Amino acid sequence: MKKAEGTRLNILQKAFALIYEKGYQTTSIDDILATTQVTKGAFYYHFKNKDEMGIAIINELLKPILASSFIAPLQNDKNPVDTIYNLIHYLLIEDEFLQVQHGCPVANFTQEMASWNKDFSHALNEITQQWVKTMAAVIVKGKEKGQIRDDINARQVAMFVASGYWGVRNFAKLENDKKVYLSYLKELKRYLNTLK
Amino acid sequence: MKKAEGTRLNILQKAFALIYEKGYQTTSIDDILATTQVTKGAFYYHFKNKDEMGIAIINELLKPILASSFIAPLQNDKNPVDTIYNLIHYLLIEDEFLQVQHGCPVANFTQEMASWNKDFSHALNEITQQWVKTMAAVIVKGKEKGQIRDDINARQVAMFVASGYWGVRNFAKLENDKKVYLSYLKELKRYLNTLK
DNA sequence: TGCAAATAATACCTATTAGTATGTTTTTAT
DNA sequence: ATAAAAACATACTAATAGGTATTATTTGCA
Repeated sequence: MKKAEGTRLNILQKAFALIYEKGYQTTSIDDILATTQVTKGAFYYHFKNKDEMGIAIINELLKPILASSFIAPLQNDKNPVDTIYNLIHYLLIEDEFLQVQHGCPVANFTQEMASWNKDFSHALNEITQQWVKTMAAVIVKGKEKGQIRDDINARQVAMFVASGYWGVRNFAKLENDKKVYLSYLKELKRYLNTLK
Repeated sequence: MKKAEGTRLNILQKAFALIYEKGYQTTSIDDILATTQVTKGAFYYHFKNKDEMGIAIINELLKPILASSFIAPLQNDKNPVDTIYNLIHYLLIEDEFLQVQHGCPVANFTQEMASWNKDFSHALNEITQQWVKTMAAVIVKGKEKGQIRDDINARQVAMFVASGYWGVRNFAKLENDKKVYLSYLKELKRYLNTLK
């Protein structure tokens, strides 16, 4: 990796961490410069403006994270119920990047930016839809294998699960307590079993 | 109502509308002054600072809204499944204040403020817990009446439903389309029926 | 090696931010 | 009616925001 690309990536990563903690609007360029030890000249060499950096974070960091942590675990051949439950369990309990007090980065970005920056909402919608789509595909496969009832609407279930995930992240953020997750997971398991 | 209380309320209401649209951090005092036609002197006579106004919005506006729109509809004697479904349907489809492109004000506030202002998160948690608690009570009642299965954990279900509600609000915000709600509601109905 | 292009550093600018100081007008109570 | 208190108005401040202009330093390559 060239040195220049290193600074670019450094900016993206540190900025992402800051934004995940503090929110996009309240993370200033100067904040980012302070934690990256990068100067303003370097920053604006790599990014036209703050929003362009935000989009880059979504496309170059969030997208891969989603692919590896949210989507890849769905690609196995167990039954959908276990696969989906295990994924959500992993995301809520085990994943060491996602912090209870900061919620879900994708949801945070959405809440903050969706209604007034089309580039942001477009990029976010893209990665979200991919998650839902993959989850739906898993369920369809399960239907074919007879692991899931015929009358189940796969996409509808996927959306329902994804919504619950986002919501419980917000809930736990409010209480700043992982216990909320345990309660949620129990009900999720019960719910998923009704798909059989 | 005294005139002074009128200006105070005016500030709270207009500020709330602005914050619901644009977010708390990005709504400046000057924004609020411009839309209320109130001067800075008047503003700071009524509120010590911006955050105190934020807390006042939560306690004096959000709380009553929650009580009337989220909690009161739960106080009837139909069965929990219909009661809860109708509530969520009302909130997502019929309520004319909540806008699809702006999500849920409580969730917005939570996402933006919870992790770095304890007063905010405390006030928000209070109203949220009240909603969940009431929903749980409805389910408990249903269990007693034999409308809900015995092995159902009332609080767990209430949390699950509330999470889904918050999550789907965020989802629809991203797509800026109420269609998402319809899909969600179908699955919610199916889920709620598994409680019987 | 040298020089052009890529990368980075510094100093600055204007707008906006939350908040204050100080004054003026309204209300209220007597 | 009047004085005191409540309510509001105006002008300001210091800090911070995102962004730019200009200059300096590296880097790749002929």
